[in-house]
Amino acid sequence: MKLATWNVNSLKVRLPHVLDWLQSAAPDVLCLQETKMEDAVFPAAALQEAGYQVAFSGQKTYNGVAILSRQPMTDVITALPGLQDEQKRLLAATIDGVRVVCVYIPNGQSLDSEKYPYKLSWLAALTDFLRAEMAQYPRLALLGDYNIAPADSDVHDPAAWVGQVLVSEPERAAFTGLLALGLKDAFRLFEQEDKAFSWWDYRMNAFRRNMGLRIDHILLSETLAAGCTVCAIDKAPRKLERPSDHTPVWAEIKD
DNA sequence: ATGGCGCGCGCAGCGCGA
Repeated sequence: MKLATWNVNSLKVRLPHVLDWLQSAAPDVLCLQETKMEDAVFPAAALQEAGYQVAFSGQKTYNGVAILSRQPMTDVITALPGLQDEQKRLLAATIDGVRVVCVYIPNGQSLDSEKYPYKLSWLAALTDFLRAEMAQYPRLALLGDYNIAPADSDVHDPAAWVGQVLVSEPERAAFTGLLALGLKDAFRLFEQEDKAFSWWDYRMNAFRRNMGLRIDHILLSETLAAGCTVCAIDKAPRKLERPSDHTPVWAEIKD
């Protein structure tokens, strides 16, 4: 099973890139974030024609998540239990016995923003949710835009990022808290090149200069991690015209 | 690494992302 995640920064703009990538990369499951569209205008037909079933939870302008899957999805959940939140940031579905959880974790904006405690509360609620889900589903994958660079090796210039959102100690502690549930960072199960990132700012030629962050992740329960044969970042879509600022991350799990 | 880009909204220029 090939699982992937991609923050597309508007599915309306990026639909051609998504369709191309489904064709070339042929994932079994693709989790999308920042679809930025209401459910009424979700391009379900085009994706179904490409061979994928769709689940989605969106809103106007901001946020929005979707799961595209070759196989049927059951037990779909579109909100975090126990969190008062009108923002569409979570979608979970069971696919071939795998519990797939797609997340767009809040950015936090800055350490002194009111969005920062919202981010930490959201992470706490996610952790509680996953603890319960993992008890029910030993085969669980958490994919998405975490808006957390877990270690300095995930940051192009760690010194420049000290004290910034995405790298702060409480955020990294929340990420470690997810690992403490028994989840494994699929990317770090394998030897990887240095300076491997999943996001680059649109400004300052950041992609060309590889000034990026690794903030899009695939965490796997131990059962899935044991069967994971590869995890990689596909930089190709970031080189296209009008790219998303994020690029896909994918992992393959043998049966 | 903070103005600098790209998106949505809506028709000017701002909020937001990371």
